[in-house]
Amino acid sequence: MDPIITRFPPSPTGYLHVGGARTALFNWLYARNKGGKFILRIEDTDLERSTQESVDAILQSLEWLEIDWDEGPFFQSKRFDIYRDYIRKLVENGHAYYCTCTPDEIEAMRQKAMSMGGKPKYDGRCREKNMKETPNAVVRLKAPLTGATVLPDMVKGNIVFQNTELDDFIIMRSDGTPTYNLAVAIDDITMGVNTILRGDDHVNNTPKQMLIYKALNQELPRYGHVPMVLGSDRTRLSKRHGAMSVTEYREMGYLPDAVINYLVRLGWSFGDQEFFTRKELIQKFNIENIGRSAGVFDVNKLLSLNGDHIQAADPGALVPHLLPFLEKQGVYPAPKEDLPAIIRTLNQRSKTLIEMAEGALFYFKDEITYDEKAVQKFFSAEFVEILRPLTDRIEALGDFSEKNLENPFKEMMEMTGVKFGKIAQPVRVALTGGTVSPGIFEMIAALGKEKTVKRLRQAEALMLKGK
RNA sequence: GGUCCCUUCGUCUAGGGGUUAGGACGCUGGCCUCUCACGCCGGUAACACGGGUUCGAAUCCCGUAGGGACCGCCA
Repeated sequence: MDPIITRFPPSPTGYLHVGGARTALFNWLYARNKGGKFILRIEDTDLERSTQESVDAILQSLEWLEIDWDEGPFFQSKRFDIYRDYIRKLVENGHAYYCTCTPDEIEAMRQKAMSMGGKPKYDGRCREKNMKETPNAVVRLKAPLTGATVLPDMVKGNIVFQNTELDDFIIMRSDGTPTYNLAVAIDDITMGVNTILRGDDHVNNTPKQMLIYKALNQELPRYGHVPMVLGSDRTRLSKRHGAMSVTEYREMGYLPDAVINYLVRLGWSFGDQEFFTRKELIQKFNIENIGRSAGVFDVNKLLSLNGDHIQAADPGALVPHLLPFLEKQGVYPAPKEDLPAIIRTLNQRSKTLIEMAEGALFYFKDEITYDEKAVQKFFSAEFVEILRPLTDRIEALGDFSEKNLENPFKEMMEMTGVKFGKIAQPVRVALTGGTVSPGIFEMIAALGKEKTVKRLRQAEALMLKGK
């Protein structure tokens, strides 16, 4: 078989939402899995609603998700000449015709048909008039009046449409621009696209596009219509269901790998496996395992998966992802800071990068802010008897490794008979200002001797002062 | 309303004639423990309904109900 060529054709009328991202992902994964090509095409034939900002937003989102394209982005608005050629061809070979009916007349037609219990269709009154091109005329495709169009769908199986359900739909508007169905078909034909994975909201459009292929005597692409992503109330995903745009998930501290893992797994499965690396996704993705029913977007599961990806990621690789969130908190780590070491203390306890950044703040702050209650509870003058010698021992340590840091604590426990917990908690408050943090030893190792000793001494002073 | 699609725990799903109907998220009991987490062990909870076919149906067929998508000179 010829190399697989897929595409993603967003229309730039807004940001990239998660449903669109999933469609892009399916096409991209399939192309990558098959060693084929993935094309990006911007469907901006609606000059009114298309904006450059949307184009930029969509491109940025795809780049963030690390979905790369082999060709494009192509813009339909720059291809009007091509469409016009094909439209002319269709008129010449008798598969399309000019129609001068006005929108008002069409509307009246629909009303009448509806009131008589029929379908709101164009009645074909210009169909056999053989009109020449005139200003303000539209072009309609001459759809077959009988028979059926069968869509052999890779996901849903054969879907049969009676041709009597179809009408002579418009392929060129009165202003000379092509309509969606025409532009899509012509683009896919001229770009060699042979595999189309898209939302099943397009199912009813497909016979129209197939008719265009047929009128042009072109080989059909293979279609696969994937079920929709729904909101928690099982209706089409929309703003009231919460965050929809890919960008929002980036800002909320999600990892692109987690987002693609979640999105693909919503509607596709590979046995019981839930966690997939990007590489695995490419290796394992197939069309057979795409589900048939619509899925509800569940942020909770995404969140859980994000935690899994944070945990599984190499700490060094996480640094560039984390940095923006630290900066948002006003922290600009010095080059000498060992970020991977710090991340290692936090990746087991962070579901998002925001959480991780918040959890990391204490490492960088020059002035630690103490939690009032924690100080009340754990800082006492008596504790200085333990804290001072402990600090001395920590300061004297040559090997500041996690393992070696256990020794000063052990010694203090042996000397005083005080349980570990009673020592660790005040130290934790002294070092972080609060009662929640990574494990004592890993935290101290990541903090470094200088900051550790400084903070312990400062706490000591506070304890002596009577808080 | 018409056309098309869909229906396994609350959610995502595995399974597809004989299973104690499996996993994950959530919720929950416990263990681990220096806090919070992680981790581990356990629990909760599903084949929409009705008819067939069959020795046997969640699985195949037909209905019903429910849900969704689309019916533009939007994409």
